[in-house]
This record gives sequence, C-alpha cells and structure tokens, in this order.
Amino acid sequence: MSLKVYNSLSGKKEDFKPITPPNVGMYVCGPTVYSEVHLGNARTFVSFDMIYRYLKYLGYKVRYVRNITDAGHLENDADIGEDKISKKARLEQLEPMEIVQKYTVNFHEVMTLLNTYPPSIEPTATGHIVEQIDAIKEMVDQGLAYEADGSIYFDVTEYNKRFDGAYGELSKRNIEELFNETRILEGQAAKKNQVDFALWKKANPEHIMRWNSPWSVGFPGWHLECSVMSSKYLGLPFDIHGGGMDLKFPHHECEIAQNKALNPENPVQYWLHTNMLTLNGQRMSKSTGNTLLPIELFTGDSPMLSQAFHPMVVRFFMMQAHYRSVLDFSNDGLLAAQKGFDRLMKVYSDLKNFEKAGRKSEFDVGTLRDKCESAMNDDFNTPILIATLFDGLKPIKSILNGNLSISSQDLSALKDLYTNMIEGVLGLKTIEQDRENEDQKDVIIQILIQMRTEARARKDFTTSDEIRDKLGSVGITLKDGPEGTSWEG
RNA sequence: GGCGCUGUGGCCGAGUGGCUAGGCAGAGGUCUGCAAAACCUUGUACAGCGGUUCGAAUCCGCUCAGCGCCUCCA
Repeated sequence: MSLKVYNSLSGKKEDFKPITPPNVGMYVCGPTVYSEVHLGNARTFVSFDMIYRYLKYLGYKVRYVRNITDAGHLENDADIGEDKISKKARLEQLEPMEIVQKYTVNFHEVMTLLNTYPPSIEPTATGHIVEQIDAIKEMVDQGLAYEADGSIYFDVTEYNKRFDGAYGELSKRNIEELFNETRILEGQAAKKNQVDFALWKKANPEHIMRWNSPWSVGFPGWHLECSVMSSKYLGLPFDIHGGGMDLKFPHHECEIAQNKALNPENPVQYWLHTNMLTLNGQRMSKSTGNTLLPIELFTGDSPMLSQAFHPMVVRFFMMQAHYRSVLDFSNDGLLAAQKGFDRLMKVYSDLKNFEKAGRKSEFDVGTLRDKCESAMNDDFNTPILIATLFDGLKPIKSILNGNLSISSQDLSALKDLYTNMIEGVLGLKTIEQDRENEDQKDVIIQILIQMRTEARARKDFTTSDEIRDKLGSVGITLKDGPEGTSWEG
C-alpha cells in the first residue's frame, strides 16, 4: 500500500507521487519571530516534523524548507499597515534584528525540546530582499502588479482575468463576494481594489526596517517571501506545501497567485494544512488570558496546570490526535497522555534490553509492521499508529517474561520496528533522568526499604507502615514485588 | 452574513455501510499482613428526528449544540 495524503486544493486524499522520486521538496510556512512561539505554532511544526520523518522512513530524500519571517509582515492590509517586527522593536527599545534574534533562538529552543529535526534550509525574508524585488519587477512588467504612491500591489482582478478566476481556488472563496465585502478603511485609497494585496510597502519615516527599491524605500509584503523562497530552493512546481489552516486565506491563496504570475503552471502538487489547537475547549487568546506557552507547559508554571509536563509527553499527546483534527489541550488530557506514554516507553525500553531469543517465532512481526505502515500511509494517521503499538505491547510482554518464543531474527526485526516507529516516525525518546541525583537518592531510600523489610519480617507493621507512609507523604511510593521492594517518585 | 468542520461509552481520541480502535479513569481477579504497583479480565458508545438500505454510528435531509476561518495568526 502506498502513501495517501489529503490535499487541501482538491479536498481529497490522493496518492502521493513526487515529481522527481526519490526526491521530495517540502515547504512549510515558519513563524514570524516577533514574540515567543506559542503552542499552536509548536503543534504545526511538530506535525510537519512527523510528516518529514515518515517521508524519510519511506526512503524519500526530502529537502525540507521552513522559513523564518523576520520582515514584511504587515499588521493589516490597509495603507497604515506596519511591520510586526519593527513595531515590537519600538516597544521594546531594541534593534529589529535583536528582536528577530531573540525570538528565533526561543523558537529553536522549543523545537529542540520537542525533538524536531531542523529543516534542510531555513531561509529568512530579510536574506531574500533582492529576490523579492526581482519578483515584483517581473510582475509589474507583466501587468499583474501596479504602483500606487510608492507601494506595489498585486492586481487580483487582472490575475483572475488571465487565469480563469483562479484566485480563491485553494480557500474555495468567491471572489465576487470578496469584492462586495469591501470595507472602507481609513487611508487605504491607494489600492485599486480591496482584495489586492501588497508586494512592496513604502516605509513611513518612523519605520525602522527599510530597504531601497526602484519604487521607494520600504519593505516587502508578507506573502511574497514564501513564493520567492519556496521556488528558489525547491523549483517550480514542487511537491508539498504546508502550514496551519489559518494560512489558507489569504496567505497561501496569495502565494499561489504570485507563483502563477511568475510561472503559469500550478506551483504546488499537494497542499497540506494542520488544524488549530484549543485550550480547555476555547481558542487561545491573549485578551481572555486563555493562553499557554510551550515553556510554561514544560515548567508547569501556569494556573491551568497541576504539574510540569515533559516535552516528550506533550509531543506524545499531540501525536495521539490526527494532524487535521482540532486538538484540545487540557491538564486532564495531558495527565492521561503521560500515563500512556510511560507505559509504552517502559515496555519499549525493556524490549530493547531483551536478548533471549528462541529458535522459532510464535509472533508475526510482519503483520504488525504492515498495520503500522498502513496507518501512516493513510494520511499520516498517528493515532492509529499509536494504538497499533499499544496492541503490540501484550505479546511483547509475553516475550519478555518467556511465555512467547521469538527467533533472534524476528526479535531484532521487532526491536527495529518499535525503534523506527517510536523514535524515528513519532519522534519520541525516553525521558532521561538526572542519573547522578537519582543514584544518590536511591542509596538513601534503599536503606529505608531495608529497615522496613526487617520490620516486616518480625511482623512489626507499625514501623513498616510508618516508613512507607512517611515516604509516601514526600512523594515516594513503595512497591512490593516478588523480587523485593522497589520505589518510584 | 459567507465558507468549512465537528458532535463517539465517565474523560481523551480513531475509524467505519454488517467484522476489537487505542489511551486514561472505573469494575472484577492474581499477588500481598494490608495497601500501592505490576499483571490478567472487563465496558458494546457513536447528538436528536426523519429517509435510503436486507442491514447505518457510518450515506442523504432537517433540527439542535459546539468550533474554526472570513483582519494578523501555525
């Protein structure tokens, strides 16, 4: 069975056929680095990281391009629009590139904690001003963009005439209605039409991010960087373009228009969009205080959380939902995910250390692998993959305690399967403890355990229970098993 | 108002025209001085009302509820 992906452009699941196999080009819209990366961003990039990982698992050679938007992101589409980066810079009294640096570093830190691979290329908008100016010139020459008061706008009406009403093909939007919805905004008379969007904006005197261009000293429009950088590094057409659903319109719609203006064929084969994330059932919003930063999740520093959650638990939680479904973050959901994650990883880690293979196999690794792969081949269905991995836990436990025989060949295939799926595809890794600290703690607790064992041996349960209860009150749980007592906490 | 999505057992969350999702919690059992842990077993759910069908939670229609996008957003 081969990979199928849901293409937002057609609204259907389609067979995935790269243009030049085994190479795959994938472009994902990255963050605008003007504030700390938030959970929704993180989910999108974790989703595409999983997609990247699975494509690699299938043997594709993937060039994964994810941009950093560090300029040109307008606050709104009116002429009074201001660049997000420079606005923040004025607020914080910093150089614009200082803001960019600060939040780029923050973004990378969070992505590293969530165990995502870095993209193959991570281009910045400010590093491609020349290319953007060239693209604008080309569009002006073709009559698909016009100048107004030092700024350049894309002429959507003209584009639609030449491309058979293509504007709106991705977001399924009716261009006529967009025209009718025209609102009168102060100071935006320069545009011929409300739906036209900026390719170049003339900078106001107080605007501190600015570059020379043939038209004015200014900065590029937001949508242009992605068109320019995706085509520069992946060529046109390329295989996959991804991003959050909220970018479908206008951002991706505009990207398609720009790319078609520069090169008439469809720029992208498969458009993949990840769904949004809610927090306690509501959309995240700074104004209502319903927000959560990844860092707050990892440290537990939020009134919404009862405890800290390890980045791997967060990632596991995300992988338990399909990337095209809305995912609701809640403390209870994370708590349940943590338990499931621990159970899965415990057995997985025991499996890795298990060496006692038998002569024949009573367990069919191939069937399990097929199930894992068909789950992922069906538009990257990670919830099914995880369910399948859990299904495998029972026979694995039987193998571990000697009730089920497995050949050495199958044992290594089984280990490979779990490693490939858990670490490779899902991008999960075992939570490593602070070993040194743990060891010291263990020595102390072992002494108490021994005292309790002695008390129990002489049936002095008052003393033994006192030890257990006092340890319990500081969060250490004793577990009596057939091979003695162990602890957790 | 426009476009789109969702409504699944206590909670989270897949899927599907007839065949076990899975996780968490709960219940029963094994073990144990007791407890915890661990292990084993266990749930017959799919918003409501109509319709199509031999058969629908799965397809169609309506109703109700919720959500997202439509302005910057991943």
